[in-house]
Amino acid sequence: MCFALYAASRALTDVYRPILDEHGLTYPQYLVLLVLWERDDDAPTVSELGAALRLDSGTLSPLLKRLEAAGLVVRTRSAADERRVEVGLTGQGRALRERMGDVPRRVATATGLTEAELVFLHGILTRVTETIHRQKEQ
Amino acid sequence: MCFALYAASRALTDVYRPILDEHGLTYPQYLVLLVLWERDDDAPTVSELGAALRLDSGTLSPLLKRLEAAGLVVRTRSAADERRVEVGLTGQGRALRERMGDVPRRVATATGLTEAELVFLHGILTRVTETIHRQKEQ
DNA sequence: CGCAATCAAGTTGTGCGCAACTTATCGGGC
DNA sequence: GCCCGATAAGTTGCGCACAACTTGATTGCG
Repeated sequence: MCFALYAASRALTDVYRPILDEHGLTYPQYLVLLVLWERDDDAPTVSELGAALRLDSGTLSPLLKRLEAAGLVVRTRSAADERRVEVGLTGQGRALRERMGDVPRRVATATGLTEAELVFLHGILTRVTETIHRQKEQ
Repeated sequence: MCFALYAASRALTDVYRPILDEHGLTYPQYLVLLVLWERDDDAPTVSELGAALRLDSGTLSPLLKRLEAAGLVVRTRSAADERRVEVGLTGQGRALRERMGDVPRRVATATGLTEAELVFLHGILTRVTETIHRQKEQ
């Protein structure tokens, strides 16, 4: 089962790769943008992004630097708390949202699963993830 | 669904990490050993290992070097075809098999899923992986 | 036979993912 | 007001993954 999960995860990023490559993005970078698009004009901090994606600053800091260099994102020190860095979208970052609107459907098609199977799989995987993380916090 | 798969895969390696760490292994290294244990006194080539795990030589070459440095594996140029390198187990590598016999059960428990759910999940994930790879070859 | 195309493994470079550590800021107790 | 523990982000180091390339061996076609 465990190898199946590992293999499926890598196979899926194989599907994403050529699609995201059209926009010069990697899969983790795309995930960050998905979070930002959802919370537009909210500008989460690096920690909040990390909580949403379960990634730490060691992964996010360089990734966000690359997104900033690509002109999709801006990082600004919070005025209220100088420790925090807020991550906001640029106009270019917002514009990308529409151009990538069809990505989820293209990927879903490539999996060859039915809508019902996708929903079921989502449920069971989310449950596994949460079970594991709940155990870790104890 | 896609983030769920990505997150679940990483959560599962979080479960493996402390367990494998007791033996000084990483998860991909453990997967290589699983293949070798299954095919004992067969000594697959690097390519055959790659086909089994869907990893290329760029990933496997340095990984196998580390397993060799740990004394678990030996790499030998094939006499019949000097291009090939056969990967065999050392005595120490074989001995590790027994000591790690309980690993799968410990991990399965940590997922919090029932036996039936694990079987079902395995089936659906394997199908996704194969669907994706079949499409790529066309 | 000779040589061009193919193939196996390894190398290089980039980007995660995570542990361990560093730096700078913040907040609470005295 | 000051210090001490906690917190946020960043840095360093290591091990995958994967693309692109290199090196050396092999195969097959003329």
